[in-house]
Amino acid sequence: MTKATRVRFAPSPTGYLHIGGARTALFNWIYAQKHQGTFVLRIEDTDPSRSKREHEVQIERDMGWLNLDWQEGPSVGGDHGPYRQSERFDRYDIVIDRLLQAGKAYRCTATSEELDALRAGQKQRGEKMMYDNRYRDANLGADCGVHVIRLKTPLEGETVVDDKIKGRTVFQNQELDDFILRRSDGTPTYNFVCVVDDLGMDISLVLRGDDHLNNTPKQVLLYQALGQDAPGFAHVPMILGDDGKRLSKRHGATAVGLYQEMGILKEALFNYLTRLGWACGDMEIFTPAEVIEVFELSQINKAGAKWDMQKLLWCNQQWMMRLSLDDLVNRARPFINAHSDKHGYSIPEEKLPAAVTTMQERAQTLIELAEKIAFYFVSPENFVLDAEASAKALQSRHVAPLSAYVDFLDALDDADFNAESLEPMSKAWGVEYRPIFKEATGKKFKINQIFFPMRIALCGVGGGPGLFEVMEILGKTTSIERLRHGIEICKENG
RNA sequence: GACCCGUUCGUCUAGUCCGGUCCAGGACAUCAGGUUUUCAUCCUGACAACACGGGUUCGAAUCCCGUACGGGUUACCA
Repeated sequence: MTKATRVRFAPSPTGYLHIGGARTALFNWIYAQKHQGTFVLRIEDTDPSRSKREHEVQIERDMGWLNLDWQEGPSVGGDHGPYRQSERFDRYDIVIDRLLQAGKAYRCTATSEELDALRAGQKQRGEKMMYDNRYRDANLGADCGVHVIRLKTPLEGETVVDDKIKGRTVFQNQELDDFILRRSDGTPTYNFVCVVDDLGMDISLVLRGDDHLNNTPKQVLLYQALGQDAPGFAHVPMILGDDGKRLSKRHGATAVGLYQEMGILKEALFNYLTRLGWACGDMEIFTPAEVIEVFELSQINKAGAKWDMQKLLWCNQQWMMRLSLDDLVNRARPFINAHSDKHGYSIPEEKLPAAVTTMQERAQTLIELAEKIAFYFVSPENFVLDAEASAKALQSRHVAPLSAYVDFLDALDDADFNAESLEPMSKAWGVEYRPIFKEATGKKFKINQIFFPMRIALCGVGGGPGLFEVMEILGKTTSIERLRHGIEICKENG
């Protein structure tokens, strides 16, 4: 009988959820889904000075945003709790006592200063820096005063970690020292609680960042001392900055929440984070369900991967294009509202979907989308024309045809003021206007000649959606207003 | 320093376990074309990599050894 699949994500609440952590959580989640297992969230808050409840809340919020749902954890409960290590201290003490009684652990009264001096000396002599076992066989009793508890590890032999990602890794036991299980202030250390909890929570696979690979043999030794089988291990590589160093704040945004604020879709972040360091053939854009289908731990790359913002943005754009209009509007709404509040304009609800449609495949983030639809709605005094484009495109030779076109628009029925009618009617007007233009200037006229000036006058910039769509959304009054304003600039520009 | 892990286009990667179909495939980025009234999307094409050196072999990106470089760990942090 094989053990039930149980995996865990065990962040320490010392800050926001880092995208590296998010990726580890994500692989755990995928693995749990794939094997119909249980995903446990455990909070590693044994260091009270650095752990904050607000960080825990933030981490849960960010995981929730990414839809990485867990079945057991501090806020949802479960029958392997409690799920905060700070609430499990009594358990740790019981295990310590057991190890002490079995002679597998011992008390050590060496002070930090003493050990610093020891290491300094070792370093100077070019020796390996590690605990020298000075109290290993001293058999100190509980009355020895201030002390730490250390694990009595084997002096020779080797410890093998059969990692599901990195492969078989062998450590010489003489490289491993008698590490501390419980500090002199009575609090337990990471390597100790990690093992006790993974055991207590019936974890079948420890899937974590590869910065823990070197901790693993120590933990394996502890499982052995406790007479228990170790779970499986899989260490995923780190995410790197563009300089090849571990990704950190100086490389840019590392908090999951920041990407949400940037207007990155959760689907895109999930997609990109998964694809970074993992591949399945040519799959680039995929849903969680599609990944679960084909996911293999062994396909995770062994080497670290550099964070590539460009590709994330591309991925985001792909996801934005795939969203239904309703969905996109709803997701963009907070960003759109923030932008309109900040710049003091309002958006008629009935025009919003049409405006968003025109920018759906022209924006890489929700923020960019909000910025790009603003021109439809800003008031005349806030509507600014790109200086360079208007200087170039709005010239006096456009005054006559533009004016004639505006007159034509002005005479149009409101019912015809939509892209579908405007386009053929405008083109027909262009044909009618041809002889008039020829007579006045002796030159040929094609309506295309005024498209670009119109675009600048209507949109303020040289790119954007189809002109007739733009006019439909702007409405007759605003369209004419902006075109007339454009004509004035044509005159000024000479 | 010691130990552990790693190294295929600028970046993410396929291929490596089971050597030949790989003068190395895809994607992002870049550049050039096409489509489009413009931009974006989309399509076509170009550029561009097996870290290095030895071996094993008829044949190596793939197996072995070494070197270089990068990362991680070396705490009474996690």
